[in-house]
Amino acid sequence: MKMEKDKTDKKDHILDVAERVFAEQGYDGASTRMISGGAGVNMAMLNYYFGSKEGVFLAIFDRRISNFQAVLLSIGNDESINSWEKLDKYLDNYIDKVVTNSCFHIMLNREISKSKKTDLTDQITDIMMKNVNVFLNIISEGIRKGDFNKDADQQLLVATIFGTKNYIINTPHISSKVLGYDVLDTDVQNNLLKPRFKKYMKTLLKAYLQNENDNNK
Amino acid sequence: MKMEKDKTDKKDHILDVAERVFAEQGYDGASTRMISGGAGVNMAMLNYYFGSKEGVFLAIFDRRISNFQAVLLSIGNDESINSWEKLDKYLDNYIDKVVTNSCFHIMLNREISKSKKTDLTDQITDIMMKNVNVFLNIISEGIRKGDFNKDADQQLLVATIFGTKNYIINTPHISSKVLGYDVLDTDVQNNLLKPRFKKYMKTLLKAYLQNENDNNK
DNA sequence: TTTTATTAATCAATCGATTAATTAGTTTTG
DNA sequence: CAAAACTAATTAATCGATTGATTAATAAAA
Repeated sequence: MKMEKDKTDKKDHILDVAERVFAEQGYDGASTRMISGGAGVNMAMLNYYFGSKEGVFLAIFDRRISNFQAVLLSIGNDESINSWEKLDKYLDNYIDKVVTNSCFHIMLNREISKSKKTDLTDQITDIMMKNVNVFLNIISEGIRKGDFNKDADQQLLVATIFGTKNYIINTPHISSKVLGYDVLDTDVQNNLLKPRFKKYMKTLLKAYLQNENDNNK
Repeated sequence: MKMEKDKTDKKDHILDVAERVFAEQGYDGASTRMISGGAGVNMAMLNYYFGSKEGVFLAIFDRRISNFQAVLLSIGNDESINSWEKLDKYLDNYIDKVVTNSCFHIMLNREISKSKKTDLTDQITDIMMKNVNVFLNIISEGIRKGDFNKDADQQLLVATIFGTKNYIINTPHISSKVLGYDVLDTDVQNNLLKPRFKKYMKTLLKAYLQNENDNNK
């Protein structure tokens, strides 16, 4: 048997670099020469390992999504906690993940933001809809149980949750100027951005979803 | 003097097509042959009129932004109305414009969502920051005057306003699935999306910015 | 006639992908 | 155990296609 460890490490390293280059330059803007050059491997290795440029792109996906979605799904299905607690847990986990893997989500959202439908946009849409549906279920369940305001616009609330996240992560040049610090800096993300973002999002949702009569929750 | 009318019409037509192609394919994904072919003109005309591919891109900008930003700025500087009314007017005008010119904003946001800084990202950042600053001024003024909750996170509110818009407009495949109708369809935009979006945004902001003691505004 | 607009043909550069040749690593065989 | 045989990994060179841009020639307009 061959040295499986080294090979996996090497493939992982290539995907790390590719993820960053795709985020920096976009899928079309990134060339296989940039990626292979950045990873310090021969260009032909990309095709040897992943078949094609698109194969590299999809391999980055496989590496990130499965575990992530499983966690969110388990929160949505947890019957031991109420709707408000589900919302809290969902936000905590979601914000942690997307901020930490910002390169991946920049890459992801750039490729879905083409108005033209392609196989790739369809695939990305399916992936993202899973996270959206978990969130929608939490909200609709909360409304059904009377925990949340029944007049809330669930669908546009989705746009606010994921849109606010996208704005911070996917347009880092703007959000960094607005917020006053570099949102792509790891230390900033962990010490400043994540706690601030979580607190804000929960406050915002509480203000909007709270029933009008029970003002002191 | 030459027939200025026809020439302007032709240039405008090219920019119309280019705007759509850039939105569909992204800047790198769109070729000058797609644009010239779609507009029914010789490829060399693009360089003759606009100098280069990037020249076409920037020409699309010039056509859209100046008038738009002037309107928003005048709302921000209007001293005859209070903060809540400013917020309302800003949202009405902003949502109308960005939904109507969705192709432009898809194109715009795709190119700013590269983590790598370039001349182009800097230019787009400057343009977008103007709209952001008008909004920030309205919020901070409202807080200063005591109209809005002083504990509000102004900067993250920016992320919510523009992020929610981006989510609906820039990821149309997802938002169309979530909302249940095609957000790129003109009729849908005017009859369903715009009024719904405006109402939601105002309700959301009211819930978040309202001072805790005055519940009946 | 002079300026402006438009065309077809072509430029060098770069793209993703493939090739054939070579090295490294593992397994088989005498 | 070591030589041979085989498989996997890696390289440099190159493929045809496409990219944005330019040219020189022509047509239209002033």
